[in-house]
Amino acid sequence: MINRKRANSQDVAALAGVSQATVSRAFTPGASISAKTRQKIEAAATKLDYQPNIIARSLSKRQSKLIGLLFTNWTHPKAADLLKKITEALTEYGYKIIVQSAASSHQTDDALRDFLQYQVDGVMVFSANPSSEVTTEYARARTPIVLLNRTGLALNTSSVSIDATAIGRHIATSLLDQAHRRFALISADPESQIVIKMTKAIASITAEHPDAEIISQRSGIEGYEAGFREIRSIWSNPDARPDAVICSADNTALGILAGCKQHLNIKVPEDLAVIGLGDIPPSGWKDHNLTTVKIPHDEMVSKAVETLIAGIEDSSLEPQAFEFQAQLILRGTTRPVPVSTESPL
Amino acid sequence: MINRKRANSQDVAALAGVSQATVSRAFTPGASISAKTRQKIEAAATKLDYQPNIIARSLSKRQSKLIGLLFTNWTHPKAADLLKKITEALTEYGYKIIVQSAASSHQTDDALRDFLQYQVDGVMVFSANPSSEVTTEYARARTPIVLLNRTGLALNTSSVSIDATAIGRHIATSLLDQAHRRFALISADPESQIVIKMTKAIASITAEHPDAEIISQRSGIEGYEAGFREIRSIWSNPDARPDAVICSADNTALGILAGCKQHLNIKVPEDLAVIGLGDIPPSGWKDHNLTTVKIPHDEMVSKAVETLIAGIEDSSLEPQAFEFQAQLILRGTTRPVPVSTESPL
DNA sequence: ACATTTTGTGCAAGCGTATGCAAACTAAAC
DNA sequence: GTTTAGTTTGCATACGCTTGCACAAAATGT
Repeated sequence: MINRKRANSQDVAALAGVSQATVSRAFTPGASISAKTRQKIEAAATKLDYQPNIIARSLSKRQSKLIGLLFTNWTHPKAADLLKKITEALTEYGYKIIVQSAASSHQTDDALRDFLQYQVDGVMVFSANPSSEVTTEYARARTPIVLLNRTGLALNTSSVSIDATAIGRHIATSLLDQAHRRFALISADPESQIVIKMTKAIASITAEHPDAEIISQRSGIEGYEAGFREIRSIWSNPDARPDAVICSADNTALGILAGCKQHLNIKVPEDLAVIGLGDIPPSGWKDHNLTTVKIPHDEMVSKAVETLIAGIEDSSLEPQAFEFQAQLILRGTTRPVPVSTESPL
Repeated sequence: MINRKRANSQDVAALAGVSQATVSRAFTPGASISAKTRQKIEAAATKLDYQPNIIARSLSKRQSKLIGLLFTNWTHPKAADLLKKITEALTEYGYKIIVQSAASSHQTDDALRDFLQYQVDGVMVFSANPSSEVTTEYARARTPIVLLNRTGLALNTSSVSIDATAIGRHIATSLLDQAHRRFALISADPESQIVIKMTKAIASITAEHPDAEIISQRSGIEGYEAGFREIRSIWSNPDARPDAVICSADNTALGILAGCKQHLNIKVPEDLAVIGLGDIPPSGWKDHNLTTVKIPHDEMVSKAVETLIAGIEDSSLEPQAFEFQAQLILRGTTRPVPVSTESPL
């Protein structure tokens, strides 16, 4: 018990009466070793509380079995779920995850370089865009990067996101079907490719429709409280009131809903439709019943992980961009769909 | 660009015309090196895109600058916040975090052993109790463990949690002050020390009070939906209806609230008081306005991190247990406090 | 019994860095 | 110009493991 130093393979070898190399083989899955000596070694190992030093193994094998996970958007309602899913999926494949948090894009790059120092076998980035300098460094090091929740812009990186154009068109046509015409768009980050694409898609639909239009567009609105405040400001100009608000997040939409009820006396969905994005649990709760968009996060994570692993195992693989279909969930905050046997799309 | 192999300190040394050792010193903060050669080396390093290999450094220095973070309770409403805070705080101290997820206690132990293989300098565990075998292994390896959100039971581990007894007493007396007498207790995990302690504290208060009692106690209830369903069952027996429900989580309390409104027509707080735990954002939203308990997560994380770092830097330090005071936030789901100039405590 | 193939094991050279020690150099003191 | 003290640098070894190669042992065939 006063035994300070951790036992290493030499100690085990000495105790088991074999060479150090043999001990190593005993702990290497498909290595050539007889059952008898393996047993001897295992006995010695448990007696000494020996566990292979993975740091040393990594150095020797030139692969760390470490994946860097860079997380920026911690306020994302599914942040914890995503992390869990990512962690568990990668663990399945025998990798460990080393996480970092980054706020600015500058930090993003630094964090990614840190990962490289730790000899990660691959990196997954959630909701951020690395600079092209860093991605080329990664390409040179033959270390794959997968971007989750970003569309495929960056060089040398794979990406997994939703098909923002499709869902944008879908939302717009659905609203038009329900006789909404004047759309307000509320988003958190105006730079987000997903927001940009959705906006474009919605605009392209309204352009085709004579009396429909996007009457206002606001960004930097994030969270319940912000939504609660914002709807007041939106409603303050009687000449430019929308009859539908499309939010880039459910939280915000729920805040808007509360604002409508609380101090504006706006009837939803009669006077105003509200659409969120993300389908967080409270949106489904009876007292909110928010129409929103369900994002197939689980499938996206699985795909991102698969892509990353594939890239690690075959370094000649070209980066790929994947887009998943999101699903519009019609609930109580948009006018009921006209009854019909066919769905519009 | 076709340059495959990552440059190492030898390559840099060759290019800069110095020895490998000198390159190493150039990248070691307070090492003895002249400004001139440092510059030469830095030039060579940037030319070769050299970054020190931290895996090799770890092996050589016998410390990995890695902290293991074991996460179990991903559904905790603050899970993402906690992770972020932990990650950032440890990064401040120059450590990187390697995360694992564990469901069962068996997995907990395995994960902790994995951490040991990765030569982590310390481990933080959120909402789980490692077995004493593992904690003694850690003690032997002189690797500190800090338990977050658990009270100090386990051997050889520090812990940081809330003072469950105090907040339990506080809730009970507050309810009594507001003329509530028949308490129902709802919890997710009946094994949780925090739940157990709170229950005991509440019981000790009701015991002192002639007409107060805990009339029911249910566990395994987790989340909004579960609360929504559970209140129905609680209310079904007219002889044993509580006039206050104390929940181990805000989510559940909000579900109960919705259940009261929706299909039971129970008036809150007149007929029934509802108290949550955790003070998640929706609890503060106007349409819920839940009385709950605010837990000082930020302070707790800071303390946990400090304790861990301290334990790493001074391995002779004895494990310590810390308890933080939680704060009862009286909102609309408990009867208004009788007006008085003094607060009861 | 011997030749031949098939394991099983040991030897030794890495993997990329840190660091104690001694040598070499520089600057200061006489 | 010599001695002395102080800085820099290089040499060599260590960290704990993997793995190609060669050799020994066992298994198979004749």
